[in-house]
Amino acid sequence: MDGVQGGGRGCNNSSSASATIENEIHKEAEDQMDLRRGPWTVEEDLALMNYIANHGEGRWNSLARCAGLKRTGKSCRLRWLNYLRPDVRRGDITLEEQLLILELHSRWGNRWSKIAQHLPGRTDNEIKNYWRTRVQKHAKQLKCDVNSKQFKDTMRYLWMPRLVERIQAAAAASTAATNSSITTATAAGATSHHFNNNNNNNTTFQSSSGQMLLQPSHHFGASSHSHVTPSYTPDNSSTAASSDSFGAQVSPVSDLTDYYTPTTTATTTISVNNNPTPDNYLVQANHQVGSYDQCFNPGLGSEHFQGMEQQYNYQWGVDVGDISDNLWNVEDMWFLQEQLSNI
DNA sequence: AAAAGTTGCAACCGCGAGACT
DNA sequence: GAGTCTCGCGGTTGCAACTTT
Repeated sequence: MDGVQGGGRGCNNSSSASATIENEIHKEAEDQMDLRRGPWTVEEDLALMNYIANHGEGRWNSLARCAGLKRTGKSCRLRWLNYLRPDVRRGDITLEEQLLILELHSRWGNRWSKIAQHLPGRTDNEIKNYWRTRVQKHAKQLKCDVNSKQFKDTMRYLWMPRLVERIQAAAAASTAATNSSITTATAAGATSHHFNNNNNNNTTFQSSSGQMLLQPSHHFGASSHSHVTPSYTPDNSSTAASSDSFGAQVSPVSDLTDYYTPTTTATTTISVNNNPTPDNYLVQANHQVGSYDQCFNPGLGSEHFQGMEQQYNYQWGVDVGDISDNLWNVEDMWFLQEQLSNI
């Protein structure tokens, strides 16, 4: 998966030249074979899925031919990995995922596939798109380069701590609301606290008229014509404050419009199931959720964040609380820490 | 209501690495 | 060892959907 490691790109000019010639030859061949490009149709998706179900994936060029698809192997692979694969997650990037993306990007930069490895079900393409559309947008709003120290500091000392706070707040609210039922379920050993609520066999769509529709997990039927529409119906609401595209609930506290108040004693105890099964994403019993300081910057105090925020409000003339997305929904802090501890 | 502008994301492209012949 | 094939990565583009004017 990690094919390009360490300065691989651009270090071999001779092979680069031959690769370019090869690609052009390949392209001509593609044109002669009348290969299709552009959006996939339902029929193509079905053909690809059926073929892979029967023969497995890999050898994409021959797979494309054998499946009767007038597509390049590359195109088939991409379609499968980014869209048709059963374990692909769809829907909004959760708070925990956002935090993880920010943290991992600060470590590894644009190593999207490597970052994606730590976000189960998310594709490198999706993470890349998230970064470009959301994070880079924020950098633009702050009128600074996404790679600048100012922006990186803003992320690390303002947005990420705030994300942690919101995760804590949501976890606390969720715990309070469901404490009794969780206790019952824990006794039965049956509470599966999934961080993903979009990956069920049946997925709820919201039609343009607001009608809720049940769809199989693989996205067909969202459109009556043969052209495949995007995998989910975008939420009509521009604020998207109440639900994501699959009807998953988005916390009303997810908007970072509240003014940041440093948390010095924010330690939330989540009392839920402790299931050793790795497949189940269960919040660990009595898991202590610390502040962002404790997670990533044990040496920094909350006064540091406060100073940072004041500095940026002054320097950029922007309330950092207003520049964040309002599309975030809320899951478990445990997921994040679990992921980071495995890295 | 319509035109113009913006956004989000699926898909494509070029390239490099490794496997295979 | 050289040539070819396949895979996978990161960057970019095209366009539908959405928002603003």
